[in-house]
Amino acid sequence: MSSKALPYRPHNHAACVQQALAEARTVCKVQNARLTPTRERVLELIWQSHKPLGAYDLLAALAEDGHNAAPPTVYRALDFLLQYGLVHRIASLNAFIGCTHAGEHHTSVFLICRSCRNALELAAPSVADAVRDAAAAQAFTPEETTIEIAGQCPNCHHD
Amino acid sequence: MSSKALPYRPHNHAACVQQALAEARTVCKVQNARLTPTRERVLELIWQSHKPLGAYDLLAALAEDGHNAAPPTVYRALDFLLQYGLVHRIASLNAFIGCTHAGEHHTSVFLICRSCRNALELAAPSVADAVRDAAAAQAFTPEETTIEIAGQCPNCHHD
DNA sequence: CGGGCGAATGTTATAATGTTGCAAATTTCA
DNA sequence: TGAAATTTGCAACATTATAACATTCGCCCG
Repeated sequence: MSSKALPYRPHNHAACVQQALAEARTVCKVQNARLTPTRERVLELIWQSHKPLGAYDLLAALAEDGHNAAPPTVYRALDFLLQYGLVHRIASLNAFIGCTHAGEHHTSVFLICRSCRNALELAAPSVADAVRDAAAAQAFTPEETTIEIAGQCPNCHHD
Repeated sequence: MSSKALPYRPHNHAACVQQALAEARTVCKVQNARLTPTRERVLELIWQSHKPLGAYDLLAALAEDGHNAAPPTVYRALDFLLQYGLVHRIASLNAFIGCTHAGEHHTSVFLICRSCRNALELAAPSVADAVRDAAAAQAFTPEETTIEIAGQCPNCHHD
């Protein structure tokens, strides 16, 4: 087994996508949410790679499908997917990426490679704990946490 | 002495501003960087409060000065201030705030109140360590770290 | 079945944020 | 001083995101 995390090594990516879609269907079914064709297609497009995609990239991809969509179509689909925890927004890139822990509303850490642009989502409980403690020390009540680390992934550093 | 952090309690804010400007002048002098009038004015405007300000808010404030500036003026001043660690960009808000640890290139944590909009910058070494460890565990080399916690500050939670 | 209701989508326009490219002015320093 | 480099002015434009309103779709109830 390779020691590298999934985005950084070759893998059967179609399986990633299929698993993500399957999980999404489950999550939506359980919560009685409607994973409509547009929403599912947007999710599938986001999962085309492990690189965060911009809303207008998705729009362009939909256009290639022959789906002549306007921005609100994409943003509404993204809002839905965000709401059900199926994708994450990467604030530092104004972009979106599929969630690898769908369903759970956890604090994630993103490692974003500036060279290959792949992003890896980590659960990183120790980071979550440290953040919680730091906030508590200030009597601050966290509601949403954004942790994004830009740098070089193992494949890309040239030292 | 109050237990609340600075942004959350009344204080002589003019002193904050003056100290920030004085530190900025020192940092720039040491590094042979030119803190021009526009740059200094933008820094002063950012320090008008502990709330992150958008680039176009700054532009409007400059306009009130009679300085009829275009967007690049503000963005260039911000680029300069960012480069010398005098301000931070808050990615989740597309906004900018004065750095309270000017000069040091540290990993900060921002606690951003959704009610009053004040933001508190913490050094939080335990968070920085946890992030560093998480990245190292993936053989990832961090270059820039964004940690932003949105929530309710001690003044604003109504429980 | 079919009418009605709420959710979802389509459509147009516009707002908010950020950048490019080039010319003019200013500063620096030999 | 005078040439080079930095800074600013300015116009246009690119990118990201939202508002407002009309239309269609899915579903439930009668």
